[in-house]
Amino acid sequence: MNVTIYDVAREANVSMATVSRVVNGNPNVKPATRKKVHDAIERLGYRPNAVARGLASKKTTTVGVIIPDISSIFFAELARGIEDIATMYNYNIILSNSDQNKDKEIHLINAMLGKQVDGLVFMGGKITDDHIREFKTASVPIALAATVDESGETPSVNINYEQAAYDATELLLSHNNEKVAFVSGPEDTVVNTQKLEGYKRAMKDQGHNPDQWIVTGDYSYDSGIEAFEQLMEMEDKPSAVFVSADEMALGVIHGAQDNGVRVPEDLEVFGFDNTRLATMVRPTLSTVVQPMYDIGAVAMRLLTKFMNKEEVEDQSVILPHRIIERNSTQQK
Amino acid sequence: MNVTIYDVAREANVSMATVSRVVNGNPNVKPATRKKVHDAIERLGYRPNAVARGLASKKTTTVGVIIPDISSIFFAELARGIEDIATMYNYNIILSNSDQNKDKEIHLINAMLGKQVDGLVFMGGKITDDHIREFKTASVPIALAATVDESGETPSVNINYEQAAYDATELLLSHNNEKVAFVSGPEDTVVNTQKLEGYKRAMKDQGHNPDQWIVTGDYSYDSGIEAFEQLMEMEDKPSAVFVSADEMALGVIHGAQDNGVRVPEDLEVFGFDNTRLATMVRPTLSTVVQPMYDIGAVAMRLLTKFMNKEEVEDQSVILPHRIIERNSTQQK
DNA sequence: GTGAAAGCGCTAACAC
DNA sequence: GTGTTAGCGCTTTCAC
Repeated sequence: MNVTIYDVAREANVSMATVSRVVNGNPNVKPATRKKVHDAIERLGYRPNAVARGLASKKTTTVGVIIPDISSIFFAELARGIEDIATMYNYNIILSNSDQNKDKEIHLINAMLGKQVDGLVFMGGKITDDHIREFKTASVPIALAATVDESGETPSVNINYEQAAYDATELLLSHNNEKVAFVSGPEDTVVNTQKLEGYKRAMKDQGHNPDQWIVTGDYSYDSGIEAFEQLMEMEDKPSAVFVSADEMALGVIHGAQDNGVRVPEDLEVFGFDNTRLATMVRPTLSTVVQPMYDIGAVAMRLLTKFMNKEEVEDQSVILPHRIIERNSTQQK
Repeated sequence: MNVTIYDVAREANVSMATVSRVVNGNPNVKPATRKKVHDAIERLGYRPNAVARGLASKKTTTVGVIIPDISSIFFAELARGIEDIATMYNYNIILSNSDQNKDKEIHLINAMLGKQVDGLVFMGGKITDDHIREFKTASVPIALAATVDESGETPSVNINYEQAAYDATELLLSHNNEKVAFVSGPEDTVVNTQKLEGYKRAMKDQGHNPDQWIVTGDYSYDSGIEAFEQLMEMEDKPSAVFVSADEMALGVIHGAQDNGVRVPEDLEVFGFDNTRLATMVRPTLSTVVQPMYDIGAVAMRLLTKFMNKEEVEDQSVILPHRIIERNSTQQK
């Protein structure tokens, strides 16, 4: 049997309420008895049972984190931001992978609520009405990270994907490229749709056909290679390509190089995210900086505010993005 | 207020014991009353409170996972293996980053035990006596993943790092390289020490000086670039280099290329791990295959066996490794 | 096949 | 400043 608060109370000759007080740092305890209790705790090797505490206090100091895939370089960075801030505020994290599968997502939300998490950070592709319904029954706060809820009902932290894609496309266009292609991600996520819209808006603003040079990948390196091949099969080949994720952009670069196409001389390549990969390729990748770690950190911070019932000015946080030019695009 | 088992019992006109039985799939319930209960659960939207259940049953169906850094491509892959198997066996995971800091590690172990995890998967650099002491007081099983306990007391899943490093070095040596360098990781971890020993043994076996071409990095890409520079400052320059991690190996490759040194013609480069990075570079990286996902998965599986008090034949699992030759080494 | 009741280890009034 | 006590929402004997 493990040692309980009652054992400590007996050992220290006080009541369990007093032990509870010193364990929880309640100031209303005489220093002398505080010491007695601490000594008893030390002697017995007492370790408070967080489950019992959770049942009695209705707070578990743990938050649920639903993530598409922790082995993705992108989400892992987000997760690190979330976990760091959680630790800072004394929360632990229950982490589960959803693979962006809606049924799994709904199931995970319920499993975590069953475990009485104090809050939830959710990352996913598309927030449906079913998600919203689950969130509403939750009775604990939720924050979305790098995930947009079009209804705007759920607190979230993002960048402006549409504008970021616009900026990237416009930069490519400003390099005298007439034909700028876009390698899209899976088409069923809101983030991707927004990127696509930003690309199209930039193309239209400069009087170009926005629909001619679009191919679709799945964010993977290999799909970048395939995307490059599709681009080269076009009769009217693009001279620049904006790729919706860095890893996929590396695939495009290597696909080009493997086929004797020089980057950036023959083809300019632009990425998205600024993962660590962007500097781990030659030429180094020009890309949109999305602050993954910060998005995770801010989302968790936002969640702590809700959990503490603090005032929150704006529940839809948009973090700034920026462009970083490296060597996969022409120097101006 | 949330709906409790008691509410369901009243709604269904049965006792809470019966509700508990149907919720837990106990067969000793008449189908008719089972249905009554299910209906009531549905009607009320009852969701069992796992915290209360945990307190009563002394099992939380959650396991703790202590990981150096979830944003590392290597550990993220391990974590995914752990989580997948955990899910398969109906466990959730509490995940925390330790940054390989001993105090944090010890603190996390205690925090997780306080949360009454049913078991613990630990990843770290060095298992000290202090760690072992914590593990012993745990009263729940522990499994190490990609982490070696030299005392052999703690169940673990690894590959044979010494032999893997030997194999890689020997392969380089077989390519008529007289001077094979080694880029070590931080020197205070057991895994790194074993790699170093494997390298030295292979060098000695072929009659070469095992101490002349060793430089130290920190597994990062940038430290790979630095390592290359150190190598080039040597008066007796190596013609091949075995790098103890893929990401660092990419740094070496790019360091070489940035300085006009051709890989593999002028310098052969060999990595370790076979992370996804190995194919995301030109030339593609020859490397030692360490099955990260499997190590995580097997460690978690091992832990489930201990948690179920199943028989375990061998508590120190060594998974096979292999060599994969790509284009950063000479074809034979 | 079902119910009653005693905990699980703690927190949080409330009393003194 | 400290003790008493009633829960928190379940599981688990033990009866019947």
